[in-house]
Amino acid sequence: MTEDSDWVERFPGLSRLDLPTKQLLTKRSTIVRVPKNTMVFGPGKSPENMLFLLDGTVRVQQVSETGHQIVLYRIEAGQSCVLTTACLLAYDDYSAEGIAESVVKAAAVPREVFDDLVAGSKPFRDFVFAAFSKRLTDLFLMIDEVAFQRVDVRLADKLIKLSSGADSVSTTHQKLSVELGTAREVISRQLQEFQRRGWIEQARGSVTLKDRQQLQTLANHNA
Amino acid sequence: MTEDSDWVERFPGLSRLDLPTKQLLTKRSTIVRVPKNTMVFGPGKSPENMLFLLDGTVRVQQVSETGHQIVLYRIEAGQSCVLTTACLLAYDDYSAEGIAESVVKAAAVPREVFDDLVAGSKPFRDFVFAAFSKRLTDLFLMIDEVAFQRVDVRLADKLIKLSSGADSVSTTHQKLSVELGTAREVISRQLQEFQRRGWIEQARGSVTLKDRQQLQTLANHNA
DNA sequence: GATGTTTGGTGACATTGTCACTGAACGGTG
DNA sequence: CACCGTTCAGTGACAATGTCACCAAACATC
Repeated sequence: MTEDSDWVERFPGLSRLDLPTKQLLTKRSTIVRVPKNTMVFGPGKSPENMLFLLDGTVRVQQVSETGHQIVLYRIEAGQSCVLTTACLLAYDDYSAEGIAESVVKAAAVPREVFDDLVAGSKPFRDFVFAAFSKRLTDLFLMIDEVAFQRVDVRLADKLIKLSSGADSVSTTHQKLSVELGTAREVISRQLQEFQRRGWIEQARGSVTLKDRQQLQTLANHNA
Repeated sequence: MTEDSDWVERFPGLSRLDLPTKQLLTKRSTIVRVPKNTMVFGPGKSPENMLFLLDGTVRVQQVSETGHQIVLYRIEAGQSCVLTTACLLAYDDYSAEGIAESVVKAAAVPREVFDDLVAGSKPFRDFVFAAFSKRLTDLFLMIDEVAFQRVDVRLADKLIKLSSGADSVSTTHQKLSVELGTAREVISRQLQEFQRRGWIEQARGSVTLKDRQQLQTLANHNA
């Protein structure tokens, strides 16, 4: 692990900044550590600062008025909470919350500093707008998936993504149902079918991928 | 209709700008008119300019790889295409398109001018970020609806919204199905049920609202 | 009137969501 | 270890929605 003081260099989108801007960011930010399963932001918890994630991931999910839950997206290391933060600050009738999925290390930048940077640095503007754009297009894709994609296809895709190349995924049927915005029973049935086909093995609280190729083929069934 | 040259004043979010900024916007923008049913932006059609809508509405919808369609949102007079534009410029694998639903009059602002404004004017930054935030929260709500809300509730809501207070809505079952991202047959069945209850009357290409109160009650069924 | 297109209706069936349960697996505790 | 409460998963019946293959009426055009 490198020094935290040069965190700006580790952001692909921020490396283009000119030196004074980098120094401003470094000087005016503080490194914070957030324990696992902490709510980073959420109803009644508007953060004072914009976070730039150095380590760990933040899961952004929504609790519907009907009590249902769905995972909207994740903020990974190298990305910032800016848009989510800004968004939630502006409209307090939101229902989304951000939860640290692991220990999270982040650089906290005060809002005034953020505003100054947007005003003063074109590369920083580009970074912010690129992040916004990516988030919007991702949400477009997500709407498309939720509305039109079959559950088995989405589940296969999610299993592969969550595995990150590992052999097994530590999760429950309940958690998987929240990932896809469906019901636990649906996940149970689909996983049974996958198991029947020999694509996975199940244990309490974990799914082992036995045939990643077949899962991938199903996940690619876009048409 | 007032003079087009003072369009900035007619934007609630832009009225706070200082005089030089307003003058810059006015001077460096051109008023454009777009015929009904024109594609304002879309695959292979990245606009050169940021549009600020003075009149009319732009419908933003998505064509899925499966051939399904869904309306994402509308840009009304007083709002700007900025985010959609920026978003689609950045990621060309998008599938969203913007279509003028009526004759649209808009102020076109070149990208460089837009960037200068963001850099130089705090009120303008606030306008832009507020627009982004609103869009994101709206998309969050939409995901929630698509994933968890019943079709009858969503249809009742959509009929009321599309009516804009008028007695009837000129649309087809097919178009309504795209609004909700469902199938035409589903719309046909739901409308039949509404008609059976005396809430609406149907004619080819139009739906007449007979009992707005009942529809509203159903639409409010959030839990 | 003949023809083609758009719009809407219908039945059969597949998929997904909901509800009310059941029991197994796990983590305590005495 | 036995006991107990909690979490996790399985099941069947049924409702809601999506898909498919049609059909028929309304409309536009010639």
